[in-house]
Amino acid sequence: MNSCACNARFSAGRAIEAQRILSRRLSLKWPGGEARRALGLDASYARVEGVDVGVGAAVLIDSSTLETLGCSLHIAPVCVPYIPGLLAFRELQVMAPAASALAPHADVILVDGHGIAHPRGFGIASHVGVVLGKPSVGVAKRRLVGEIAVLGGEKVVVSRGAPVAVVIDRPGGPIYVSPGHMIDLKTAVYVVKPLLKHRLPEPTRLADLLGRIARNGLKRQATLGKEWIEGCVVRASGCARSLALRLEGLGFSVEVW
DNA sequence: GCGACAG
DNA sequence: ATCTTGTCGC
Repeated sequence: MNSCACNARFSAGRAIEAQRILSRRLSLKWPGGEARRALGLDASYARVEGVDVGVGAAVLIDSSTLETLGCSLHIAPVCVPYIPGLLAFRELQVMAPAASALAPHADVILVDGHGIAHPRGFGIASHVGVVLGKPSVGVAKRRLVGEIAVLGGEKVVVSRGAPVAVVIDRPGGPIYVSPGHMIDLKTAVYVVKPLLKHRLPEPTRLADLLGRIARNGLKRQATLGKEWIEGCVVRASGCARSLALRLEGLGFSVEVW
């Protein structure tokens, strides 16, 4: 049974068309300067009283010290299904609101999923980059398109005759790094490497952790109060200087600085 | 028609 | 992504 809180139903055809249109705004040119602050984005889900609830999480990290500078959560019902190639339409429902407040302070955005290593060259990382007007990088744990090849001693993913992602072997498994928006493959790898402490880069890893902790709280019917949110953030990254909470329709989001 | 298929 | 028991290893 597919319980959905929306009125309109999702159209894969229109979504694909939207990707084709949005992809015309794609740029693979790095604006220049250093990537001092990186924002990591991730989404997790839970079934609450029959409805799919999405938890979007964002964590802003200082690239040189790996210190957490800020966090944000957005929780809301999600009715868009997951379809390979159309991931962004599901995750962006909660990811974009969670990212909005912190994105202006980030030099680059890291997203859980692919960038141009996608059937239409427009994965979720590219989508996020174009929508937020920021440089973005996709960091995925599994391959979606293309074949593995070795170029100059470097393991890459080749799709449509071009290298679209670099494969970095990590303890626990490989990660696929691909340009999202306003960045090239080489720079994307250059930006991600200093952030690697565990299998996934810190921004994305902590966003995943933060979102998972919040989701577990939802499942326990926890009180969605200030202390609860603060607990999530403290447990995920150890940071909680100040906190702002605002209600948005059925869902809500919080920001911690 | 058959296999592949981010999270 | 999420569900889900026991099990292997530090």
